[in-house]
Amino acid sequence: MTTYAKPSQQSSGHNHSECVSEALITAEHLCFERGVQLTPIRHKVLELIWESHKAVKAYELLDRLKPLQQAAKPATIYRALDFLIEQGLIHRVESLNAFVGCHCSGHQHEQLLLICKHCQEVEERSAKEVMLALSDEIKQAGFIVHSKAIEIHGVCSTCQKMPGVPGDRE
Amino acid sequence: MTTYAKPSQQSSGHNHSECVSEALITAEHLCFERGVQLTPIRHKVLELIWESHKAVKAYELLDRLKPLQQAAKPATIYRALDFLIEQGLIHRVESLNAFVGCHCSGHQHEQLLLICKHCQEVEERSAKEVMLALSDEIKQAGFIVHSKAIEIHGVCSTCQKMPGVPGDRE
DNA sequence: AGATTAATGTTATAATATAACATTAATCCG
DNA sequence: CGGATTAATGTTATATTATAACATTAATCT
Ligand SMILES: [Zn+2]
Ligand SMILES: [Zn+2]
Ligand SMILES: [Zn+2]
Ligand SMILES: [Zn+2]
Repeated sequence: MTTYAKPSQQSSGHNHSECVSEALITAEHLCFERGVQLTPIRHKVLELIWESHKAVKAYELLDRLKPLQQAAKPATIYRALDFLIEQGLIHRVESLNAFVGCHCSGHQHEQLLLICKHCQEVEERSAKEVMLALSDEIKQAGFIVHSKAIEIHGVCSTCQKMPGVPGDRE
Repeated sequence: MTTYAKPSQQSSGHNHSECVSEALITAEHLCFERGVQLTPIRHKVLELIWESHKAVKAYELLDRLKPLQQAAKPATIYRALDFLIEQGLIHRVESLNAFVGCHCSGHQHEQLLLICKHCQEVEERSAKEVMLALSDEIKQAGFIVHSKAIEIHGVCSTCQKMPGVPGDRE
């Protein structure tokens, strides 16, 4: 039995289908305004990433795309991912070699990712104070920033409440 | 003493051979105190990582280790790396799939890495203010931390001064 | 010495990612 | 419109990064 068909809808108790359709509509909008093409493949990949709030792997996406796109190959996925990242529609989670939908779908914004090792969900936070302190630190170092990755691994508040899921390392 | 490769000694103008021998002595000390074995292979891999302040790839290390360790295979390197990371003697740079020597060689400390795309050198900073703000943000999110990765890509102050190396994206 | 654990050797393969070139589709411009 | 140009996708091959599984050797313990 395929288990990835219906990913957990638990995500902090919100209505995820609304959450997804919002993300897709926003993406369509942004791409239109920017005069870039959210082609069917790119759109589908974005939709697949948004199936849950978990970080998803490139080859997992490939497996899911294949039934819908006969010709799908690694390059198909990686090109779509490149595009989506460029447009700020998804984030690459460096510490997982995986990808996650971006909530604040604009261009090139700061990001703090809270990654749960229990449920694999990724929460994105703007973390203004952190970013401020960070800018300061970087300025002090005389460094010119191109991109930032702030990735925190641990156990999310939801999973902490579940029985048999201690917050400490196993 | 082996001295092939001759990696760039530029690193912020410091005496890097002293820098390395210090790191190695500290490592030997720590391992002894902890009752863990800094075996010849592990020691050599650590030394190879410390050849420069650049992040170095696993298979690059493998290539450099082979002449000295006939039997070296991927597993040889990855096991040594696992050990060194566990002991807090090196950091894994998630966004590069690479490894870099740790200055503040203790156990499991916070880290902010400034990664230069021009010279590939990685500067580690304790960034107290950032870490404080970060702890706060994480607490607010009700998240339990296991590990943090803060990786900033850009151009270091040294490279900014060099001709033909603009700070902006190429 | 014999048992136990830790480290390394060895072979194979999994998982992630890109290069290079061919083909098709979209857009531009006269 | 029709040819030129650019953008997107198809296709094949391969590079890069990482782990699994089991055998052997070395270190440590009693
Ligand atoms: Zn949602
Ligand atoms: Zn969770
Ligand atoms: Zn140095
Ligand atoms: Zn530099």
